[in-house]
Amino acid sequence: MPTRRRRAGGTKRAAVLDAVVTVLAERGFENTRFTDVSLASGVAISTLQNYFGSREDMVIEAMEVFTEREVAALEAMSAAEADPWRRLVVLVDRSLHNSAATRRVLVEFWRSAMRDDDIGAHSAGVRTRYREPFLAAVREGVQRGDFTPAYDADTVTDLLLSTLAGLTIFAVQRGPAPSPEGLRDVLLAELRSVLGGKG
Amino acid sequence: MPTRRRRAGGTKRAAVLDAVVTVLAERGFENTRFTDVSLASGVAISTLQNYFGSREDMVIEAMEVFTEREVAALEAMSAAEADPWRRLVVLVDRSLHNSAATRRVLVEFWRSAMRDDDIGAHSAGVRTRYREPFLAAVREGVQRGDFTPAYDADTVTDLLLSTLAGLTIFAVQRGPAPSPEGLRDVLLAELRSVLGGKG
Amino acid sequence: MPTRRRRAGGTKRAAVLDAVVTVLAERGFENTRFTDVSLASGVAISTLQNYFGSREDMVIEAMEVFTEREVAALEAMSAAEADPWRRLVVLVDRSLHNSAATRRVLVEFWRSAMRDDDIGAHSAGVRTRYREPFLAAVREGVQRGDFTPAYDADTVTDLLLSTLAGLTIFAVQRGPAPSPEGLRDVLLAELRSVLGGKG
Amino acid sequence: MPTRRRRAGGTKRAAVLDAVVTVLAERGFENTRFTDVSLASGVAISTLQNYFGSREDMVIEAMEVFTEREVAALEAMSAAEADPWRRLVVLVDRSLHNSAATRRVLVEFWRSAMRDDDIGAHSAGVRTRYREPFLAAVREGVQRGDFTPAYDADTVTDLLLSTLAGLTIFAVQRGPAPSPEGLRDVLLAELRSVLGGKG
DNA sequence: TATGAATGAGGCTTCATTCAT
DNA sequence: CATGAATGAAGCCTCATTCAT
Repeated sequence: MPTRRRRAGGTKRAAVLDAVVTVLAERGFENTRFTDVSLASGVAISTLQNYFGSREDMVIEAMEVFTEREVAALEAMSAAEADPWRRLVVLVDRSLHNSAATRRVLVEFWRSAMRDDDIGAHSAGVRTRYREPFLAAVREGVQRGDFTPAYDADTVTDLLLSTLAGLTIFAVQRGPAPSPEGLRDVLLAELRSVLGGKG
Repeated sequence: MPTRRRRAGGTKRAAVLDAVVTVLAERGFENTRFTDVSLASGVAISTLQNYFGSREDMVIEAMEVFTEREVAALEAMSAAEADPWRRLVVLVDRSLHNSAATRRVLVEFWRSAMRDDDIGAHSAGVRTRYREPFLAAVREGVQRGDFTPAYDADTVTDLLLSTLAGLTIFAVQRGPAPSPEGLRDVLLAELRSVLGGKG
Repeated sequence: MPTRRRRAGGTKRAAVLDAVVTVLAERGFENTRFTDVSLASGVAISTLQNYFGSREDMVIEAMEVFTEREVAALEAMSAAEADPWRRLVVLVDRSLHNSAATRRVLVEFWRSAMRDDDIGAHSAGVRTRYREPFLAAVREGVQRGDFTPAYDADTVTDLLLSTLAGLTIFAVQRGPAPSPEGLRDVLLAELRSVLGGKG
Repeated sequence: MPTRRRRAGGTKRAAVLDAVVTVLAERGFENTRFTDVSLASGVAISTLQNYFGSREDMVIEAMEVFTEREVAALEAMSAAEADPWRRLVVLVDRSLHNSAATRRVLVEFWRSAMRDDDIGAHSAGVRTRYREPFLAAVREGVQRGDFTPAYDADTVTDLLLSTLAGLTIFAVQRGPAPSPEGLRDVLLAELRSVLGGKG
């Protein structure tokens, strides 16, 4: 019995994974059924099983692909801006303007990583790499003398990422809740203040 | 058609709800089965159905009871400290030192409120009341002249709560992640700096 | 274990049985639950069980009481009219003008008598007694010389009762169906013709 | 939400529907369980669910198929006899000689059509089409001059069908009851008399 | 007698999964 | 590779029922 068959399926595989992500955003981890993905992708259920082996593996792989893509996008974005502070602003803005679907998938991801071993393991790596561009920007700014934070770069980065995660959580709530975009100014001001240096 | 039967059952009801919360923390919303709660509480499955009507209603009610209790505790705690700044510190510390189970339930709660209509509606009220003690402390400090924030009280409060929520998210992740307690100092320092005033 | 406890319950028993009949007309044999009768009668479920022992016994007793009442009414009506032909007309008219609820219960009764042993046994007696007034009228008319049927009284009576039963069946159908009242004239004319004699 | 999935399943579907009818005749609408049909047909319960969606839909479809078949047989039989009167006799005889199982299903059908919306709607159509061959024979006989009834063709037909339905009801009762076959002569004589004309 | 609490039995239903084509 | 047919596992849920008061 193949533990996880990852390489079945041809070109449609990527498209199917997108469909899984869509369903995942809508219905959540446990409620993403083969039927839903079959409907969303136009691919027969048995074919999905050929691709992914089991339902869980399918959803998990979709989460992994999704988060990998997010990380890659962040890295690309990071590489495009030389100035540390402006780079941080760009990275923060990307997070603040995530689509509703993206936010929902992120919440699913955090919540599933708390329970599932596989996702949890993958999540640790993703977290590290997601954190990296932020951390690098802070460090670079310090090195350059742009920032003179009272706390070390790791701490500052963690605090920033926590706030961004919390804003994501609130953004998906129903009813009145602080919008990430609405808190942009104060968030950046505070960040700048924590980083110290010329502002 | 029984919409939602909330008041069936006798003295064991409260104890059962605690058991539900325990299972919920362990297994999550969708995986909290009647069997689990029956085992955890020593009450027959049919009794659970008699109490709550359906599995979902059972879990939802447990979430509601849990969050109500959290809010009530926060309010009590808030009433016990007169000084606005020290009150904020106490409130923040409470959040930072939540038990693992509490954090897991909170994550479940945020995630379920994003999907379920009933939980979502309840969640809106809870959010407002949970926010209230923080907001009141900020406002009171401003009124007293202790705080002179550059941003209005709502904004500052939302930012603080976002960070706390994000820290909760990270605290339940597997693998290396920033610990809420570890970020206490920088968080408080930053909060103090945003609030301005004598520090 | 008491096979069937028939004599529990006080004055409310009769009222409860009426409620059972009402529910029976609405929901049918298998779907007449304790809950329904409890709601319809304002009596607790456990009380119903005290009265009747089991659900089935409750419904069966209600059917028996109902059919007994029907037979008794028929007999009373029969006794009130001396002339055989006019008596037949009265009896036929009673059947043709049954209420919708009565018709539904009758259909339930016929259908249940086809399946359930107890109801079946009771039904045989009811059928005989229900038939009696019709049969007696026919026989009396023959004796008097009012009727000169080509077929014996039993046969004529059975044919008449079959037609009345069939009309009842159609009367409870949804959509277009012959109404018993609408067929009164032809039915009586035909009956008269079968009976022969002065008309 | 799958409203009613009618066309799932392969070649065994028709055979399964026959099994459902058999169980239905034995146990009745509400007591026709998946288990029974599974046993009677040799098909797994989940397969039944795959075919029909739900228990009720399964039984309803079986009823529909059964009644359609009855109607079709009647129509075929009607087409095979040119003479109106002989055609009526053939049609009546068919009804009078129905098998016990057929009669039981018919009673179930009439009774269910009284309660269930879907069956009720279907039943209306069936009733019309079942009536059609009888009605046509009467009309044709009138046109030809074979019949000279004092009542219009619809009325006469309805009366005849009522009697046949009533006989079916009585035929399935336990204990002494008029047998349809035993009433054949008087029924036909009466019918002939109502139709008038050369006899 | 009348009732509410608690429970067991039995059926339906959803889903993932296996298998043959 | 892709699919549809058939199936097994596992949970929910409705009910009648038992028991203590």
